[in-house]
Amino acid sequence: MGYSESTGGRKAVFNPIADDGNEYKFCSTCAFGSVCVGHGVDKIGLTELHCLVEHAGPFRTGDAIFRHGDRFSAVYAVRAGTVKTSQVDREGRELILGFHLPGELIGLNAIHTEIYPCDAIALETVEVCRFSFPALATLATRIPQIQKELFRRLSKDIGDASQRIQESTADERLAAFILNLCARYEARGFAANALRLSMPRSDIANYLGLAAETVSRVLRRFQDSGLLVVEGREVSLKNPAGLREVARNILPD
Amino acid sequence: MGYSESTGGRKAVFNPIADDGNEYKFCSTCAFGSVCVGHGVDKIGLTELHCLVEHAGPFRTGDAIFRHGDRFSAVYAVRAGTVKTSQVDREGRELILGFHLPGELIGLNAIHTEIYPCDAIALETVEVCRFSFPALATLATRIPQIQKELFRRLSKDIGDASQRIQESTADERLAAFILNLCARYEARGFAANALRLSMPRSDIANYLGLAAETVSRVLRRFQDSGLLVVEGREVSLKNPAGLREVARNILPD
DNA sequence: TCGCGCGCTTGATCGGGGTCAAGGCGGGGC
DNA sequence: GCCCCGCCTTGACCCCGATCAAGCGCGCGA
Repeated sequence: MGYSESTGGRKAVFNPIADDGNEYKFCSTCAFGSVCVGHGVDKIGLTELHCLVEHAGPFRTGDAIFRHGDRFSAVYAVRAGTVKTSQVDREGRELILGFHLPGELIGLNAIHTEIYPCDAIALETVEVCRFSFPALATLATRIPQIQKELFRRLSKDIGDASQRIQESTADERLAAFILNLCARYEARGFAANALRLSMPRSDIANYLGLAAETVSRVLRRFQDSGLLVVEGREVSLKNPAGLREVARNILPD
Repeated sequence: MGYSESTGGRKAVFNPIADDGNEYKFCSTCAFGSVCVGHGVDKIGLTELHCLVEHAGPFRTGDAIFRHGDRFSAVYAVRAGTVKTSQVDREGRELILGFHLPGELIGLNAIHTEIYPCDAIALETVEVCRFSFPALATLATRIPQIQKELFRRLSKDIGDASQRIQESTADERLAAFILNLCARYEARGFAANALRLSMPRSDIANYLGLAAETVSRVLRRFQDSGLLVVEGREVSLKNPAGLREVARNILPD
């Protein structure tokens, strides 16, 4: 069980994951990992959910999946590739809000204003599932698990967003960033302790509130102290525990 | 119409607010401002919503409404006073996540883990409404407006959280913080251009990622340049446009 | 093949704001 | 009244990381 799929040049293996006793599985059709469990499709209305889905793509590097100011009409699940979401302030500077890996949902926070609050840009070749939102919301009122999953994802995003504020030093921020990316890849069946930084250094810097030069320097320092090895955009962790120690300023437990 | 109520020493006047053509009103029973509209109670099930509510308090300064690690069982709406939410990292340092004014909802982000991820502490005498959460979620599946309002509030929190990251200089952060607080007070019927900082400088500093000394210095600089007047914890804006100019690094429109 | 440009790295300098330290101010308890 | 303690302010110093600048390597189009 578990099948593999090519994802932006990497091999992704989506295995069933057991963590709380249930048999979870990444659903390649709807990308609703923890809703689309092995409980049987009809029980939680996945047939209906799957009917809502349109597959879209591929988007090429730099293409927009949606743009700030577009009327909110759908949420998207990333199926392959990496997407960044960003805003442009009135001086024209870009502010990156997040990077989104396969299996993650984007656009959900637009419910707030009915307008997408940011751009979603492909960082490499990207495929997505599109969920028409009014239909998804209606489905959520009928299927509590889907409502709960939407709540859960929204509240998780809050945690992620507020977590970013606290890392103070450049080392802490970058260590936390790498560990976070790594954990998200791993949760989706990618090899542990190795990851691809699909975004340029300048995007990482922007996201972390640092200068690109600092990102470069810190990565070099991490490599010199044996924490990891950098080869262009590929990173392999040599001492994850040490890295975790550097990033220790993170959330309790 | 519009009634007044004493709120931690200030007079709050809750007037009906008309902004999108509907007659909105702050509902003093359920605190669900934009759900509890003048559309008539039965239409959106507010009788049921009101049945879920327990009033609680008063909490005294320093009291906890809930604590990190408590099992998630309810969300709370602040009715009077100011609440801060914070986490404690493993080195024992406090990290403040937000300040919550009357009419705002806290605890909703606990859905994510079923455990409150933070402490909620009264900064002055505080009263709250308590909504048993399983019941509220069930109600949300039956009443789409309530589901939508919960989505809306969650996604708004994301916006607020990610907004905090971007202000870079101390001046920008503090200006944005003051304008934000002021707008939230004003939206609830308090006098415009005046606000009370119910939290100590050290809490503001913590929240903004600054030192308390810096908060002090920047406030003084703002006062010296005629932007506002500080008297202890009371602040009155003298030049809101100028302050907005200082904080211009905020979201597009 | 060469040249160009972009992304990345490394070095040198500078400034915003943290930290340490020393008062002021005000309120509550006795 | 007094003192005490917590909050706030102001000053002096210094460090982290931004900025400026230069050079490197690689991919791509002509």
